[in-house]
Amino acid sequence: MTFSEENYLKTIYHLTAVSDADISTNAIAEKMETKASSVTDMLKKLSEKDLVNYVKYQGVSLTEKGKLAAKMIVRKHRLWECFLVEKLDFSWDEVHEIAEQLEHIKSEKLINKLDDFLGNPTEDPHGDPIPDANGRIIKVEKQLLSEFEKNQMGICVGVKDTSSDFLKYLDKQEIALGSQIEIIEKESFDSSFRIRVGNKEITVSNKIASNIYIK
Amino acid sequence: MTFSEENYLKTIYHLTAVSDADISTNAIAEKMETKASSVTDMLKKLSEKDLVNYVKYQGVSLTEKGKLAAKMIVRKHRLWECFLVEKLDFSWDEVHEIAEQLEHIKSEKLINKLDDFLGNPTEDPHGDPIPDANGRIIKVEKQLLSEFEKNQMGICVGVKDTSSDFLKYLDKQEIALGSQIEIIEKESFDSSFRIRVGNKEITVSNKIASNIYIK
DNA sequence: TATAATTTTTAGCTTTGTCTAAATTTAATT
DNA sequence: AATTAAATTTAGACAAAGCTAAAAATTATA
Ligand SMILES: [Mn+2]
Ligand SMILES: [Mn+2]
Ligand SMILES: [Mn+2]
Ligand SMILES: [Mn+2]
Repeated sequence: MTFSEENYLKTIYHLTAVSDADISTNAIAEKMETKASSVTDMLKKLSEKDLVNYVKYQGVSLTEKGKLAAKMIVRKHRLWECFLVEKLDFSWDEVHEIAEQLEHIKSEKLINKLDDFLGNPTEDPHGDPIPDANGRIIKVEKQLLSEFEKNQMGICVGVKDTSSDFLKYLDKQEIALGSQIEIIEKESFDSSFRIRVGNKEITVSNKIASNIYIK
Repeated sequence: MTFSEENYLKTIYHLTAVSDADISTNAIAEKMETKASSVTDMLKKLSEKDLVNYVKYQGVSLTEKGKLAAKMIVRKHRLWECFLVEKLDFSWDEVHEIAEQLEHIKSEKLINKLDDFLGNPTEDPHGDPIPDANGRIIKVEKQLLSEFEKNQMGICVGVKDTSSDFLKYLDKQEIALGSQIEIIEKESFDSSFRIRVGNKEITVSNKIASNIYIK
């Protein structure tokens, strides 16, 4: 499997996680910052290899084979992110780009040894679950901070937006995985939140609150 | 720089280490298991980018820029090999193939952090020197076992042939980096050697002896 | 339901890196 | 020096993955 094929599978996998229905050509093109015509070409190829169910004009979904392949790429991506943060001391906003490269390294033995070396983590530095060697995922139920009400409390267990900009913002506000967050006030006018993180009180917009997972 | 360009530079670098003179198109083709015509095409491109000095029909050499680029790839290759052996417990005959992939990961920060994580090793699992971040190499003088005479002694510090087959043979004979080797007898008829490794006496052919470095 | 807008696919072109076969240059031998 | 052999380059083709522009299908709207 080429890097490109792997990237398409991964994108379809991620899009499936949110929408459930068949994925459109345009949705893939947008996410991958490529053109719809390029996507069509690739979908034909992936379909030929039985990695996706593709019907002209009707969108695409992963076959079981394609789904497992996608999970293995996600597994590698997230394990490498753990390695970078826990062993090499990278911060969580620096690792995604490098993991985008490392996820394409081909060696089952390598990834399984890496998994052991890291102590078989179940989540990556952004709180996303790591599929095991068989593709199994332990799902942790988590809610967005934006869905919380006044006086509720929880622990930050993940982020929805994993962009470097957003993660750096969280660093600045001293919000990290494990941080305890308490909703002090919810402003009805703009749905912003007044929250306590540790011993500090800060105000975050609804957009921010919609990208932090709490449990 | 593409993977392919990097592989060509690396190959020219390695061929230069043994021959000194300009490298021929065919020599590159043979080492890379590709065709001479493909090599010619690539040499033109690398020349265009000032990575090699190339004169039609006259062979090729690395420019300073090309040499540094090649060294950085070798640095990555050998550091990853260290990682695989020392941290992930791979044996020295398994790591080359995986390092061939990992050497193309692009991130200076990553490789320098990896270097630190490993304790800034100066040699890889096969006894080959690791260039530092500036491309500097600490050369250790070493001789081939085949050049030794009766009653001489030394420590195994490297191997010339790093093929999996040869390394497995050495494992079987319990010869590893650091092993003390003593020449008991040199057979003049076939230039084979009777040697002592640890407390065992074994006979090795001249071909074997010509691939083990001693100091 | 007919028309317009949007989405998707097709057709044709480009770049990268490879190949084979033919032409050219260099090296080796009479 | 002329001829043969070997090495190297050129010419032309191909597959992968991308693009633009045009055609076709689907969906939305009047
Ligand atoms: Mn990531
Ligand atoms: Mn992540
Ligand atoms: Mn190697
Ligand atoms: Mn090595």
